[in-house]
Amino acid sequence: MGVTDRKEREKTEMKELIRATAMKMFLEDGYAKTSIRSIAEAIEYSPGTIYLYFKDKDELLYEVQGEAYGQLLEVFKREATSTDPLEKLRQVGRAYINFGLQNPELYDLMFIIRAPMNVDEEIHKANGGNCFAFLVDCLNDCISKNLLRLTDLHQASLLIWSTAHGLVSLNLRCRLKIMDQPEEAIPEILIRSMEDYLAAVTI
Amino acid sequence: MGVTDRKEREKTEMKELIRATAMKMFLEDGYAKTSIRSIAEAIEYSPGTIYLYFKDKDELLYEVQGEAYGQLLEVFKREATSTDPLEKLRQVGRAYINFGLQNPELYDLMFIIRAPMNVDEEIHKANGGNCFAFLVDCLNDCISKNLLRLTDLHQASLLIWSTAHGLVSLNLRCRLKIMDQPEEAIPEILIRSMEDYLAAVTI
DNA sequence: CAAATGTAATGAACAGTGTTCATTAATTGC
DNA sequence: GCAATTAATGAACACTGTTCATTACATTTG
Repeated sequence: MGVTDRKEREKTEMKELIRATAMKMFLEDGYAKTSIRSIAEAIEYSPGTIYLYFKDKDELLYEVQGEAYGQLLEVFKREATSTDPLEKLRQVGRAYINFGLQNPELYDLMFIIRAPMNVDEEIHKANGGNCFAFLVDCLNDCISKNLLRLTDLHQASLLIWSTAHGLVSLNLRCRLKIMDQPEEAIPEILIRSMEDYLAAVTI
Repeated sequence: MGVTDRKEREKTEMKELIRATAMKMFLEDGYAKTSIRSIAEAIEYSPGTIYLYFKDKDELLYEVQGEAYGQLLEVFKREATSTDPLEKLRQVGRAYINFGLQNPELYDLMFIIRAPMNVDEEIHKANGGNCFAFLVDCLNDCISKNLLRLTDLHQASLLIWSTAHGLVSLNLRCRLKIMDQPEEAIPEILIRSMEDYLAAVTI
């Protein structure tokens, strides 16, 4: 049945077109400022069409989230390559913070936005799982070799993630303005803070 | 001029009524889900009236933020009373995390929401400044007595705030679901993580 | 080929949102 | 009592996500 094959293909192509367009627009303008109508206009279809391929705007967010997690994992694999466990951990930290600073809207929809995972947590576990696993692996090396002042693997993972996320998200939400630091100095401050933190918990 | 006095009084009373109602509704339903119309309905006035007292919804947020920061500062003063600098620091950490867990919507509008301070940073500096100053003071005691593995006061303040904020905000946004922990165990995990963190940076 | 079927796309409509502003109501000063 | 000032209104505007009866098209059947 060549016809049903083609139809299937067209369907996935259409879904892909919507997903890619949404990704681009979310990245440029943010999730909240991107409307279904504007996505529809961008692909030259009517608003209703999008609902034939995605249940709602949240489902579009899941998709983009999945891809964003994939990108972050790629960055980890590319940037954190040292064979020294501690240096690798530092590289992960740097990579995470730089990713957040360079892709604010993407970071926002991955880690700050409210929308999803209240409902469907399985999707989120699958999406974010690999990135978190990368950190856990990395930390496992450090802890098993007794290089850190932290002994519980999962607690340590949580802590390091929280610190990095705290630095990035407080900055993205402009909450660091209460410290009088010039805008352009902030990236360096965040990176250096993270490194000082890792140094402090290193034996 | 008794008349102008009374008018002035009525005006501030009205403003206070709106502020207090908004505060209550933000706290219960969150900032996003509370509409100007619903606030107006609650105080039995028309929507337009609110704009005679507040420039826009953001300005209402500033007000509530100010009060929320005040509340957090009160909690700090009440909970962090130890004369031992390190114990006092631990108390601040516990208080901060508990505040976030017990007042999720308030915490949200203080530290996670997007809206304001992109424009007006002075207000925010005044609002959050006192809370941050409390932490800085506390840390200054620790660092000047050489009790911590962190030497730069502002860097240390940033780090500890970021860690606490990371823990709370990742939890409020359900991002900790990728760690398979039962819902009810999380408060304890966050508190214990914070304490382990402080222990790790203590000499 | 023509008619019938199935399906993909539409866009108006619904119930919301923040915000504005001409109109109305009430109060105050003379 | 009347004019002037001020306060409150609520309809209107331009949006939002979402639904659904209707239309247009492609495919299958007779």
